[in-house]
Amino acid sequence: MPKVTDEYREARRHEIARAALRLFAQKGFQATSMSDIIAESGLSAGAIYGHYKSKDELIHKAISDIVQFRLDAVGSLDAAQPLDPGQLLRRFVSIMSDEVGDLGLLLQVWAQAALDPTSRQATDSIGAHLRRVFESFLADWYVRGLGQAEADARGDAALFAPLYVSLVQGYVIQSTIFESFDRDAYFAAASALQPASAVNLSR
Amino acid sequence: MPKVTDEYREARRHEIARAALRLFAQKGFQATSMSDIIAESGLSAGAIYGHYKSKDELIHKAISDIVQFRLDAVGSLDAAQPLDPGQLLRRFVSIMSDEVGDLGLLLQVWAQAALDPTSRQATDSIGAHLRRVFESFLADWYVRGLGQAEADARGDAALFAPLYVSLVQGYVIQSTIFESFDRDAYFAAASALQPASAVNLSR
DNA sequence: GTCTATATTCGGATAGAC
DNA sequence: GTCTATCCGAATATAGAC
Repeated sequence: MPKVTDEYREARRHEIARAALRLFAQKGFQATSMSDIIAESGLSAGAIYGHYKSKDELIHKAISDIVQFRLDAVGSLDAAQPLDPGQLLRRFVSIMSDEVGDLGLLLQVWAQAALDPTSRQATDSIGAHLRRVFESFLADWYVRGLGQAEADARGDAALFAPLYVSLVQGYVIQSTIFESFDRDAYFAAASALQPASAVNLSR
Repeated sequence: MPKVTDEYREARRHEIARAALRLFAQKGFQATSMSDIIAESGLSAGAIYGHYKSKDELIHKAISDIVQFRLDAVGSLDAAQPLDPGQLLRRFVSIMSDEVGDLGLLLQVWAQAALDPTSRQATDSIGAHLRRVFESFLADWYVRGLGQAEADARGDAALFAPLYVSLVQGYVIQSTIFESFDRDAYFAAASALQPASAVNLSR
């Protein structure tokens, strides 16, 4: 019996969160007022507060939705053939853009995570997940793409994964706030960047 | 005659901005109230507003101070011997930490830059500067460290500089919001990462 | 220039009808 | 569940004395 209403409630909550996210991307979390969200959603104060007991709860829901988007983006990468790191980056960023919408949102989320432990926990878990995914893709590439030995590949992948996470984060920052950012050159450079140990030091 | 008072005024403005920066790092720009700043600075409302006509002006001054810190950090890198990219990164981040204090501030600044064109202009200019500095250090390393030809080195340096900017930005993000971030491993990985063209393709 | 006190606006949240 | 109307606290900025 409560089945239908629960689904309805959840859909409504999500709808409100989507409206809020559009505003958060434009104005940031704090500068977005509840009145803004009320106007954007087309609902009323009472309706919003019927679904969220405070603005903070709404912010946290919004952030957890973004984290979910990013997890979906990670998940929808398929590993059919080994991807070189630049290709991997390009595909991941592209899917992530589709899921998140405005990548500038992530800058708001990171800033929030620096301030608020609850948000930090959410972003921390996606960070760890992302690192593991890069590890597994990189290991695959080092073995099947570069012909490295399995054990070396795993070690290198674990070492370099945090750098590739940085390349994603840097892409997000630079594409959002640097006017003259050249996306294609960025991915081309990432493709040309290789671990020295894979080339010189594999023993 | 106005000389002394001008210096005094500027010192006072800076002092207020420093107090504000401590709070901005803890609470972000918006969530920091003028009352907070008044308390932190030990001054009064009247005193603050005697030096800044609005909170926005104070925020912009604070951001421009941070940009200045970062420019100083870049400037104090000396180029006596060529530095491998990992070392370069380590030294730059270390100096930047000293100058800026809390690196978490940069997350606030980037979030602000995504929202506000005035702040974006400031961060854009430091970004461009940082990219040029990395270019020149990388070119030096490719030539003197790896023995590349001058022209190739310049080309590679221009290509890869944005990636190293990302490695700085990623370091800032991950060290701020990922609990388990391993700084030493990060720099070690950066040292081991080399352009493929420098090793394989130099023609 | 700096202080205390205060005016005024604004934003988050609630009450009660439907 | 949703709406309208409203309360209350907070935050920015100013006034005026010193």
